[in-house]
Amino acid sequence: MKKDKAKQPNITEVAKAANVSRTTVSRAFNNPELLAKETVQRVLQAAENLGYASNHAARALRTGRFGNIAIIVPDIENPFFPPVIRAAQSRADAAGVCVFLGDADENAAREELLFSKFASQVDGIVLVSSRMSQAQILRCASLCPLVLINRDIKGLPRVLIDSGTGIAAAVRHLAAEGHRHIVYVNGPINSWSNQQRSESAREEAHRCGITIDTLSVPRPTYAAGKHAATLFPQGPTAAIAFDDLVAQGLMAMLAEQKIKVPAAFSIVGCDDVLGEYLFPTLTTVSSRTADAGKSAVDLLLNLLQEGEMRDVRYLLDTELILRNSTAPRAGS
Amino acid sequence: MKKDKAKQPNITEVAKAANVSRTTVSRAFNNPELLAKETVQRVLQAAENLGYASNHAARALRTGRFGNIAIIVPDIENPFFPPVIRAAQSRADAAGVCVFLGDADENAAREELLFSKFASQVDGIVLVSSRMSQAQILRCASLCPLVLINRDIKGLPRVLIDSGTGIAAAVRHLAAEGHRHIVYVNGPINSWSNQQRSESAREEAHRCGITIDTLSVPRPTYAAGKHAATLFPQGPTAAIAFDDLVAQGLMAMLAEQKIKVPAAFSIVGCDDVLGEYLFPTLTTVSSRTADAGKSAVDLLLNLLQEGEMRDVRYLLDTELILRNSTAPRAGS
DNA sequence: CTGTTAGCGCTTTCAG
DNA sequence: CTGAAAGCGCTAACAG
Repeated sequence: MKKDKAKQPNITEVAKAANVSRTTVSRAFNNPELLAKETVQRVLQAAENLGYASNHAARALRTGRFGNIAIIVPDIENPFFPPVIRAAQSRADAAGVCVFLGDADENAAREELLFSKFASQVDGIVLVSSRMSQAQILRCASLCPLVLINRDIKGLPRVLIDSGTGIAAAVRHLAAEGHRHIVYVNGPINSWSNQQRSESAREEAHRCGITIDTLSVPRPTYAAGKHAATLFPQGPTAAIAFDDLVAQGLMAMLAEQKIKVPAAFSIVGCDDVLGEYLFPTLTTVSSRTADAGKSAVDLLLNLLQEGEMRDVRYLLDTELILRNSTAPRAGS
Repeated sequence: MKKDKAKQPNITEVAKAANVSRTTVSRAFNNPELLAKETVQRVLQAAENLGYASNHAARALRTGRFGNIAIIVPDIENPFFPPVIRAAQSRADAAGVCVFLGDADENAAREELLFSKFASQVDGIVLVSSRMSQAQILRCASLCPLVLINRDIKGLPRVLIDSGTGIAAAVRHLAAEGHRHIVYVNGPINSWSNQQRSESAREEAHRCGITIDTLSVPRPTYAAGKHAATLFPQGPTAAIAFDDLVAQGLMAMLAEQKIKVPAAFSIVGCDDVLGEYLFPTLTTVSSRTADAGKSAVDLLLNLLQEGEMRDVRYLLDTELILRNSTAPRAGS
């Protein structure tokens, strides 16, 4: 039925149609200011008529630049990443750049493989929450310009979402609501994000003069959150979770235990990935995921333009989003 | 600090290192069976030493094939799509093909633009739940081979998730649980998916001899679901929602109205995007999103191999996933 | 302002 | 089994 891809007209045919040389056609698109206005018009018209579209491969071969970038994430299905991807894609698109997507499946080896496959056909790569070792990342960096998101390696350009500011605000909020004893439920112990969050929570609790306990779960999941809720020590009247998924797990278990949120217990999440879709809606820390994606692509494109990858460290602070899972301490 | 992308070694340097011609190097990678085993070994070794990676652009220019495909979705942040993308990417990756991602932002014009940008640098494109008109899609199809997901256009290869089978199973399940009167909450009226679902629900309800009402919401969102719950007629003891998001909205509103799910009212969702993350967990219809992504890429790759796009219509049926939002009718 | 020429890195006949 | 030569479509000197 349908035939194969129709052969696209090339620069030579456009040149013939417009009665100019191939160079002129090329210039009409890339350096129109070097040409007579009238000529540019004629060429563009001819191209339009023939349905001409420049051949990316040939251009890339000639110029050494691809007009493409790639973004690699650990797991597209983790709701944290789609907003990053979306913003990155949109930003790249605005700059006329196409985006390859790689899903590393939470696997460092696969991630490195993807990177090297992309490296030969893009100008730069955005690595989001990379699971690779620092050594692997440095190896990658020597292969192709890259920008990191949520990974702090000196010497490489990186965009970091500092959830610390938002978590601190959460602690202050709970203190103001009369809570004197709270608990922080850790995420992956060696993740940069969790370090920011737990430290921030601890420091701010001290500053507010309230007690803080911590609890660890192996992976930041809904199930882990449910489990964590069974481990709560006696005393706390509020909890801050590493992320929204864990927070949701906590809420589910409290519901099973007939402990009312927020009347009897307050919960704060982080990353704002579950939006308002819980009942009660979740007080959480904004994660600026879209900003991170946008900034990373901007940074990458700028650095590529300048022709050198500098040691840039771009910190995005966060804020507390008040919803209905927090309330004054019962009887306070 | 970091320099620009290091210049990759090319085929000529490998040839020199291995003491063979460039042709031989090329063959060592693409047609090793034409060469002496020993030669292949030597070339591969030399390539390895130099860190050689073939230049995609040059290959594409020469062969006319890119080794890339693109996938375009209306909105990456809609949880329906990430599993499709993930499966597609994984499948393509296994075939050594890289994947461009386009987010059309629910906008047909943007979608067509993305398509034409991709068309010049990929071998084929997967269009998921396209928002374009049939005319637009046909125009696209003449530009570049494509496979549709959840769009039924005769003459184009397409993969369709038939949620009808799962919805029918849901109706039978509710009937078996003693419900005599149910309601179906519509999604977008002119969407192929909603047509499948509503028809299926109606037919199966008749077959089971139970009453079914329908209700419409403008867009399938959480908010719309909450609103819909306020519009329930008297009588029904169970509802089937167009998708999980709407179902979640229904549950939230019922919770506010102190109507217990599932004890007093049963809810069924569709698409299984919220997994087990609700309380109570949601009985829903599986959506085979991953299968759809995988099948679409398989189909695309096969058709490209054959060199012609045939009229293929691939239907994926679905099933009911029993969780905790459905129960026997109170007092039945 | 416009054209001529050369060549990016690769694969593919065609000859050995 | 291996090599020489040509050329994919484009852009970037270099001349006019």
